[in-house]
Amino acid sequence: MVHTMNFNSAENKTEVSNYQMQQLEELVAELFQCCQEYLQYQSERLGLPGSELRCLMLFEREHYLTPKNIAQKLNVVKSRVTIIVNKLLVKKYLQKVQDPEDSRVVLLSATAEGNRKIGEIRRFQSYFYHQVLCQVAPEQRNAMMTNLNLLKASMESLKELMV
Amino acid sequence: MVHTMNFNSAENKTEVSNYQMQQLEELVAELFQCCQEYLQYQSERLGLPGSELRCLMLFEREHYLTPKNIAQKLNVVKSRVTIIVNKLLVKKYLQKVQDPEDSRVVLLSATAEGNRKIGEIRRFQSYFYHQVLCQVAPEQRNAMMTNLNLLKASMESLKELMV
DNA sequence: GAACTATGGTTCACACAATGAACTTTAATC
DNA sequence: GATTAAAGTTCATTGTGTGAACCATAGTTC
Repeated sequence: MVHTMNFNSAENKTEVSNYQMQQLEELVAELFQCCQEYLQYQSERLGLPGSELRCLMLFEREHYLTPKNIAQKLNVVKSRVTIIVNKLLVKKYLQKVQDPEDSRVVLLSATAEGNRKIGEIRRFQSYFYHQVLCQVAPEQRNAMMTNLNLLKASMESLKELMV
Repeated sequence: MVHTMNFNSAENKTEVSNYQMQQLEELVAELFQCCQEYLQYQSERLGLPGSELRCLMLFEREHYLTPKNIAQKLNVVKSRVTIIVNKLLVKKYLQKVQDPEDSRVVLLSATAEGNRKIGEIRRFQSYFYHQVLCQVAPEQRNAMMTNLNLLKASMESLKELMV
């Protein structure tokens, strides 16, 4: 029996210290803020809005994608994908190909310009995460990743409560 | 001499493993996604858009705030604050008071309804972070926080490169 | 094979987040 | 008293996202 988040009852008073809770809340908020600022900087530097950038980067791995595929991977509705893809078509980073199998579907692929841009974005992102790791002592890196994973798993397990 | 992020040159090939870099990139992206989903759930459950929620919560600590104060704390421009505050005024969570010292400034404070809402939000957030900590073994919690802090510090130190 | 149903995409209207320039009112300064 | 500075508001614009209505085309059923 799955019960949704019932935050109003004050049950479940286990041995979690209030201090730690507040600490965690602050830390996550600050980390989130860092990510946001990084993403904004990335968009400015690369001259591409976040959604278009994310969409284009899907073509780093896959050669052909349909709007439906993209919607699933980006976790947005189809109509949003139409908009994003149209912008990328105008910018000549993507091109349309008709699917010979089914004339309803639109196949999309990166142009040469698009692939050049993908490379540019890849280098930007790699550089950033490289720099992040450089700030951390080599012997601490593994521990950091492990603990990050722990938090991720913990937060993801709560998704079931968020109905 | 501060130099901006120069991600196109492939210098600085220190001993950072590509595997770790990719791992970190993925982890941060997933963690960021978790936060976003949590925030969206929070807004839906509490029936208040994110910006209004964040704005209202500033009054948990402070009794009076001016639009200028709020803009600084929320890290947005003044005109954005006007919009957010107007919505909160209509919803009767905030009220305007004229500053007797300087008739240009608008003092804002939470109404009784506003304070009730603040309490509701507080309970929601505390419950969430409580649950997160509950997923982690007590003896691992401190290590997790320490490493989270490490990542945060590392990312924040890169803000200087982001000009 | 005509009629219905399902699927892939697009269009449109809307809500929310955020910026920047122009403007109003009031305070401070010279 | 005239100029400058500060606090807020208004307006136009960009970007992110949803959901409903709609248009094709592909499958399915009688």
